[in-house]
Amino acid sequence: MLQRQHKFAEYLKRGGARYPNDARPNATTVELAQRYAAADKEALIATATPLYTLGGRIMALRLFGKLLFAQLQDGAGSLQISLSVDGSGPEVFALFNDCIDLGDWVAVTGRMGRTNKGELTLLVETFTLLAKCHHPLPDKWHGLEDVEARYRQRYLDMFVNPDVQQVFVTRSRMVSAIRRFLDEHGFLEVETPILQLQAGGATARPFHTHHNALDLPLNLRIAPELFLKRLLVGGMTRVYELSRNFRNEGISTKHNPEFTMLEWYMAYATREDVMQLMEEMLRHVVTQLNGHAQLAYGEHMIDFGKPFARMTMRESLLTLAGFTEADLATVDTLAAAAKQKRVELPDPITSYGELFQHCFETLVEGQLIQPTYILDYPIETSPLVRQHPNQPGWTQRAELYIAGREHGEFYSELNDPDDQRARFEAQRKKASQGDAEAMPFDDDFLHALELGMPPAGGIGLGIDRLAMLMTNQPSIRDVILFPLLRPKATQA
RNA sequence: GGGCCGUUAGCUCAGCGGUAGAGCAGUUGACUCUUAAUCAAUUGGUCGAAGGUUCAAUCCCUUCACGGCCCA
Repeated sequence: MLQRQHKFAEYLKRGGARYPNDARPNATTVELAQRYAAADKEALIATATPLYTLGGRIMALRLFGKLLFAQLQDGAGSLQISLSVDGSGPEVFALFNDCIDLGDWVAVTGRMGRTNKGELTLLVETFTLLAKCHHPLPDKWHGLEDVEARYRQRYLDMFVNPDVQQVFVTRSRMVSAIRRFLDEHGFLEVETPILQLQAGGATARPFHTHHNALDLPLNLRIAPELFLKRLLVGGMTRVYELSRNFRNEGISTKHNPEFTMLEWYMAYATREDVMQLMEEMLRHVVTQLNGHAQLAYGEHMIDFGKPFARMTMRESLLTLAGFTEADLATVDTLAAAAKQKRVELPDPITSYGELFQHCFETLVEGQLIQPTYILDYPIETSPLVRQHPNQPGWTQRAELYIAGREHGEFYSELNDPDDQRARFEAQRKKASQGDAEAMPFDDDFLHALELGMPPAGGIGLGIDRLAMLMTNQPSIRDVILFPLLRPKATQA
């Protein structure tokens, strides 16, 4: 670090500008590589190319006394550059050789050529140091492998581990493809409050905050659902929001306290309609990004081309978890059967529905590798979903499972204010029994429903988890640029 | 929250009771065709923190911090 400071001082001493901002690259490494891909060495000598200016970071240096090669990395890719006493002049060569370190940002100007080995190379005539890299870089071969350091210093991770950038490029393209798909299907993107008086729309603990001027306690939203539905009441028929939610819960390979979710609502649609549209959208997005509808994830090849499998939660417990009809009869038989399968039972068991879903989550979820819709959820865990027309206690909800993980929820939305009131009451009861995740009673939302919400279907889709699939990453932190970590006492 | 594992040079790692090692990076020298350049020499460490056991601790024990994986 000290040596790097000395080199910077030496550069300034020899007349170099300090952090200049007048460099104007007129090409990228990739453009030049493509433009001259076919040109051989003789042709490049016979007809001098125009002068090109590239900007980028020096990522490798190979010195041969009076000749040096370096690898210049810019946003597009990387290209070899070279300086020599003969070609660049002794002063320019010495300035580079004496003052430039690995990691420095430079602007280099020169003409294209090929080396004796045939490598396309920018033969540098002049250069400027744009920004000094004051810290030594990680191992040039292994890169930065310490997971903690990679998350804490993502900016470093990004330029020393080139695959990392690709992950976030893919994520960005995925999000953009989703937006285009929805825009083309008549949806309107909207923005609803993140600061909410009551954090509703999901069952999770919120983050608390406070507004000073109003002296008002507020929560960061855990879901946009209740506001998006208000827009249906207001007359918008197709809306979506693709944005951040916050849940004050544990951190794992599947959970980050802030995460991105897509929710959309369609008037005059059922669960079936939104499931169908989601299937179409995912097929479209995967094909856009991959060129085909198959996706390699870990050891699995996931096929978005075929119609997604569908089964009720009940069927899945019978066929995939090995329960019998008799096991599923009552809360007691189910508890006994689950215990026999060594399912760790919740304590206390509050309802049949919750135990049922718990069994599904522990025994079935991990088996659902290919895209699968699980249909019909217990009413106890689904306070915002329309009830099943002929099965009391069950709702017209579905969840999408891919690679053993839950990826999204699909509802025929509840728009009957009396039913909704009863569901809120049930949640209020759970809260009074100490359930910190119970959904708060939302009077204003009920008021909106009382004004009439058109029948609708809606979805929530986890964008981070989808990004994990698309980029073949095992942890949610690998698809979030700056995942939350506990601060370190001694941070570099 | 529980279990297991990790934390040693800027990076990647070895060492596991006798007082600290390698490769890369850095520094010095040689070198006009390398692309993990090569060759020679060389600098660099409160061995995550605190306490304990011991003649002696990076190593054994305890607690703590941060992280990873699995489970809840």
